[in-house]
Amino acid sequence: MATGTKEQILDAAERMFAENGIHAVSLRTIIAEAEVNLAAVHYHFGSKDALVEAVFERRVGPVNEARLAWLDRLEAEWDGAPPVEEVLRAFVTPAIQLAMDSERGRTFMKTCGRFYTEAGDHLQPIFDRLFRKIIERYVAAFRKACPDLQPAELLWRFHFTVGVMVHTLLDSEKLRRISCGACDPCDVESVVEHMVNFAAAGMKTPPTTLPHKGQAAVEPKGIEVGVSA
Amino acid sequence: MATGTKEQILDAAERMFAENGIHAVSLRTIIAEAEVNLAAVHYHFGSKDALVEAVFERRVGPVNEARLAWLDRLEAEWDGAPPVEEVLRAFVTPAIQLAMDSERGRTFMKTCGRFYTEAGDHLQPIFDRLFRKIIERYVAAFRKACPDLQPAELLWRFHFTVGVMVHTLLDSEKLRRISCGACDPCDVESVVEHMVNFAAAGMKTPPTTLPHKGQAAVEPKGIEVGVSA
DNA sequence: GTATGATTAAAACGTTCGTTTGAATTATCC
DNA sequence: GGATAATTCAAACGAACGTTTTAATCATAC
Repeated sequence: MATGTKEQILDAAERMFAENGIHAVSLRTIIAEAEVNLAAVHYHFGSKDALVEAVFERRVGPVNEARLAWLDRLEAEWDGAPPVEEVLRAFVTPAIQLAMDSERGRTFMKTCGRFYTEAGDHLQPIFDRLFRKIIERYVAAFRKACPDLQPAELLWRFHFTVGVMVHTLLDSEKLRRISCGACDPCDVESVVEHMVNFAAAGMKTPPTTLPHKGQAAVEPKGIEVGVSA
Repeated sequence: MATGTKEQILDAAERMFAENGIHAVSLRTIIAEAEVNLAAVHYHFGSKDALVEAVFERRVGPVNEARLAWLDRLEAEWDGAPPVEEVLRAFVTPAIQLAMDSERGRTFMKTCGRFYTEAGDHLQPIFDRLFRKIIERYVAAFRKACPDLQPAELLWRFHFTVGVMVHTLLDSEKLRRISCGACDPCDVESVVEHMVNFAAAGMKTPPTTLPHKGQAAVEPKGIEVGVSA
């Protein structure tokens, strides 16, 4: 590995970001890990922000392309409406695979989680640009797979599914510790199947009923807008 | 609001942490927001790390106490083995309630998510100390509610449930944007019921079957080729 | 009113940050 | 082999960081 300076910097940054978060890692820490000169960062990337963006885009691009290609295959195979389990598998597997495949992928996925939570100001547009198509395509696929679900509830469940995945990518080492090794977050197939099983059940469960308790139950603020369609 | 300097600092820090992350916020930003003197931070808290810890503990304590008290009530009511929906409701409601109740609670929950993801080095012990009892009690309750589930699979599903909750607490504004307002993350009861419904279905779904244990159902390199499953 | 302790204010501490500079080094092509 | 570009290097830049210090202010009891 580490054929060129640029890749050395990317690798080191990815590693350090995963361990300590983005804002907590300085360029000097990175160049020490990469064993390159400080100015090389600005020579190759221009700024720290640009480096952060480059670290992110290097890996998330292929993952999302794999997701889209997989969904294409599914829709061809299932005549445009694959079942929810298949859609879920297509959605989570590329990320989990990259996350667990190698040490490098594992550390990157933690970095990816950092982006997702630390991205406040300038990272948000990048994030949106890279994920908009994924969201559009997969929400549409879930809609076809769960036609009886109202749009708002489907979005909630998609949101929950993303939460399951992000949390698994970001923090499964904690699970290994809690389970004393019984749960192996590096067993890709096992993780995927557990996730798909869990999320598919959540996706397919009957619509949520809001109990009208004594308190103000359902305030229809905003719900009407998107649901009527 | 803002009766004393100490509370002003805590409030401002909570607000800024939620918006920008912990490491990204400087004390000078906080004291500017709080409209107090820089030295007041060290006078009242001793250091930035101590301030971070104080911000965290001020709110997470009551939430976890409410969780435990709720679970106590449930176990008394259901003869020691409340159903999974009730356990889930007890687990998520205090946090969601705090998160959505007020603007202050909402920002804090984002801060809480920051802690959860940014906590790398010195915050981890604090986090463990505050959450160990919660984990023990609730895992035990879930075990009783889902007696047919193998321990490892139950922990996976608990892990997924935490993911659903954390992601909802941390990032539901994104859902509101995606849904064009159809999903209102501030409607506590609605959020809770959607979450409980989703997670309960995942908890109660039949055990996960691993299709071909030992041989790869998902081809190792198969991001491009992984259709054969 | 004055003394005492608690709190706030302003200024500076040394350190580290991201960035820039200009020379030294290495690779590339004629 | 020398000219030219690409890359690396050591050093320094100004700014911002967390922290400390010292004096000023405030409240309260005598």
